[in-house]
Amino acid sequence: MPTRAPHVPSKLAEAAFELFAEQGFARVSLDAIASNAGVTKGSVYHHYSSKREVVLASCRFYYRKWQQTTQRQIAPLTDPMDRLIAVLRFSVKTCLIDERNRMFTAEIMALSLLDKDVQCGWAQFYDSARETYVGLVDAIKFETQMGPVDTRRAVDLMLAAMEGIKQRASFEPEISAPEAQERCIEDLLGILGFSHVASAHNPCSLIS
Amino acid sequence: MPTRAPHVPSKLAEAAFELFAEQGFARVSLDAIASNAGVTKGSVYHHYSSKREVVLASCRFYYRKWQQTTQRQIAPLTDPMDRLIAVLRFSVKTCLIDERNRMFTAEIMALSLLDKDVQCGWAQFYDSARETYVGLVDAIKFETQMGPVDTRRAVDLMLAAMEGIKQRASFEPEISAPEAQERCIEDLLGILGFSHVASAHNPCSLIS
DNA sequence: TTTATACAATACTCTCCAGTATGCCAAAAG
DNA sequence: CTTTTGGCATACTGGAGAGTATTGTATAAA
Repeated sequence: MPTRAPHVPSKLAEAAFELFAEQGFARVSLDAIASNAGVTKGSVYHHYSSKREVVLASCRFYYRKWQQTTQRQIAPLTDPMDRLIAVLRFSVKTCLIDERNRMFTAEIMALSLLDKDVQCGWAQFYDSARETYVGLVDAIKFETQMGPVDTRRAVDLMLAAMEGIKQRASFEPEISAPEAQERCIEDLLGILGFSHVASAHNPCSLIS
Repeated sequence: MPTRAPHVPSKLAEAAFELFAEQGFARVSLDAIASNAGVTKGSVYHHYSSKREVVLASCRFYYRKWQQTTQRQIAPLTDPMDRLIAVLRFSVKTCLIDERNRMFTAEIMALSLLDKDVQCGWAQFYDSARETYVGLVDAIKFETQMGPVDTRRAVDLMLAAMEGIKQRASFEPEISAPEAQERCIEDLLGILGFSHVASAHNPCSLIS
């Protein structure tokens, strides 16, 4: 059983992700992916049976990378609120700055309406992300006795807003400015029921 | 100047929208669009110079339709809060139920990262939608002296959450249930600073 | 009636790309 | 050392679809 090159499949998945995140699924050929991974199409079909399988592999690569990076943000921190804010800050920054990330998720959203496996993969990913946030918020609630009544519902709404903010960043680049990033974090904390830790200026606060 | 058929271009735009909203831009051929409009590809190229132009026309068709339908929701109502809730209810319902709407907007999002004209068109559409909501919220503020401090910011956040909810509906169909729709409306009203008009159970309310 | 023109259909080209068939080579098994 | 086998490259096929060239036809103007 000869094994020369180290893990061609994962190299292909990464190369595919990079290209997909720049041009979308339809515009990238398997030749381009193979070339970007330093191989040819022949070996792509040794590891994956179709382009669709390559797409699914690139999704799994993206999900794994996201989870790893997120865990790395949390790891060094112990205070629950610090941990939540660190993850939020990192997520918002990614949403607003990283155009490749926006492209890739937008493509997944479009494709998931036609492909049940893509849809299922994203659903699992979303689920794990939600549980991460629920854990962070519940930790704060336990410590401070403050927070949203229904944690899961608040997290869902916050994540929805974050996805929407990501979309807006695509066509209103001005919201990628650093101040705008902090405002986003305030807004998201507000949705989670932590408007007190953010600035006093908050769209949720009433006039009178 | 012979003018036989009534408005072939707009018929093409609508036919294109219908197919794009089912299969996405890339999977629909001009032959299919022409056939769906009752003509052939030859006349498509009489009215549009390329497939890209057809895509842009289908976007304009979608934007116009949305604005017309939204105005029709507001027209018969006079009370500001009723008007806001009517638009919200209609928008949420569309987001959660209408899979074609989700598909089309998802495709626009993906394409707008590669095509500046598509991006610009969506930006204008978003802008007009935002101004509609700002007008509705400001009317309520004027009448009741209650509402968000920064209307525009609150509306932006609310619209972001709505886009995110639309996305979630794609892979979590259970949130399309009628009760879930009402919860969504509550949540969005909460973001706009009108949590008092919604139910007392609200993820924004604090425990203590 | 004739001519010009806008509009539409048919038939074609040309390119791109997913998928396949085959051959080569290196390492492990015997 | 030979044979087998897994990993990868080269070369090819077939189909789909964007765009074009040509022809036909109905209407408006002259």
